[in-house]
Amino acid sequence: MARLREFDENKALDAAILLFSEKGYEATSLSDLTAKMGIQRPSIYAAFGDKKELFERALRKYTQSRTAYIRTRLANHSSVKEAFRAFFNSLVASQYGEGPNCGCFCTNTIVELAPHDEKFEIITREHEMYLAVIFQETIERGIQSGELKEGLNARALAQTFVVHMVGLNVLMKSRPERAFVDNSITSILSLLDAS
Amino acid sequence: MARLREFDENKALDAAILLFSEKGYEATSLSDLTAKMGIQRPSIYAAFGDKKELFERALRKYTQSRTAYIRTRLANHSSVKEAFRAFFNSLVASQYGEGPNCGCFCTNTIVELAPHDEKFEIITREHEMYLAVIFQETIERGIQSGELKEGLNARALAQTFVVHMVGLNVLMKSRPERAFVDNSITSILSLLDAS
DNA sequence: AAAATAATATACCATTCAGTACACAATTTC
DNA sequence: GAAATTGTGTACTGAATGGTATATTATTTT
Repeated sequence: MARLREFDENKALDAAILLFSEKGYEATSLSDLTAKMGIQRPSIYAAFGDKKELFERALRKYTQSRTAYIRTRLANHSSVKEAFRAFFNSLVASQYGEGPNCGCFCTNTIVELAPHDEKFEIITREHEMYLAVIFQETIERGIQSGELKEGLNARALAQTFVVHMVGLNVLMKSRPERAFVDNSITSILSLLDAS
Repeated sequence: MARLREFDENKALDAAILLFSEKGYEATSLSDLTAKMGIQRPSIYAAFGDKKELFERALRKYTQSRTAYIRTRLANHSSVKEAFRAFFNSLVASQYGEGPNCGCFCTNTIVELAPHDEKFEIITREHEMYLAVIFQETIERGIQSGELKEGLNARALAQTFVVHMVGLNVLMKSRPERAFVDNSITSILSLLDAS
């Protein structure tokens, strides 16, 4: 063997995730990437392949960590309704705080690339489907614990929550009044109280 | 005066709407535009200004016609619940049909431009807020007619519907199973039956 | 220490981009 | 009908793009 890689592949990918999340695929140039990732152009190509492959690597890393984060976040509350309330509220809080509102990398990718590239259609769909499963398991936990009524359709409700989450991710980029999104969250959570 | 304009400004804008809806702002080149709009480059600049101004013109035309369409679509049903059901179903049907799934031009613009350009943040937000008003008025019509219960929070419910609509517009681009979106629509409509 | 190997840095490539200068064509006013 | 005016078509510009060839530096194996 020979000279060792000088940059941290993980940190470089994290920088790429930030850039792609903020500007999307097309609007992020390789010059942007080399600047923020702290490595030169040929090193990017050697380590990750071309721009699309780097994007794919970044997206896969994002969806994996995002899934893990959401899973633990929902598991941290004994009350299922409180878990979802806290989850949606944190979603809102992170967007209305300081800093750039990048939204969700996966959601952004659905809009920009999924319709034109089957690979990203699949990656993004599978991520959202997986989140639906996590939501469903959480709701079923609430039913089994007695917190939620037996008659609830956990699957349909979980899918509704996914649609709502995606809608929030997007709509918040236009910075509506906070009450707007808060109201929608209250409404959606009330579905957990139905028969 | 002198020579008359040879192209139809409205049709040219409609072609631009289709292109920008399908590929977004960045990925749509002026060559794409001249090809589909059927006019030469200098004519575009003379009639609409630069690329961003053309995009803005196209977006404003889209939101206006979209607002009018949704307003009449909801007014066409005596039952408010049926009106919303038909509206959401048509949203789904248009995405799962043939042809390219462009989604909603305004929704796409929220993702691509709203976070980086205040003008488009405002245009898109005002469009969604206006749709919320239309939804709210429709729900209030249902309350007054006796179809819906007095205790409904028409405003909060309308805002929830807007978030859901945006979520559907985006999520459908990843082509989830039809049952997924259908379930979410059933769930969301059930909110109209609550106290 | 020498040779081999792999990562980095500089500089470059062809292509494409948004935008424009300029010449030509068509219409109106005088 | 001539002059003036405006739209159209061609061709071009400088800048930026994604990607790469090449030379150099650093590390490991022999």
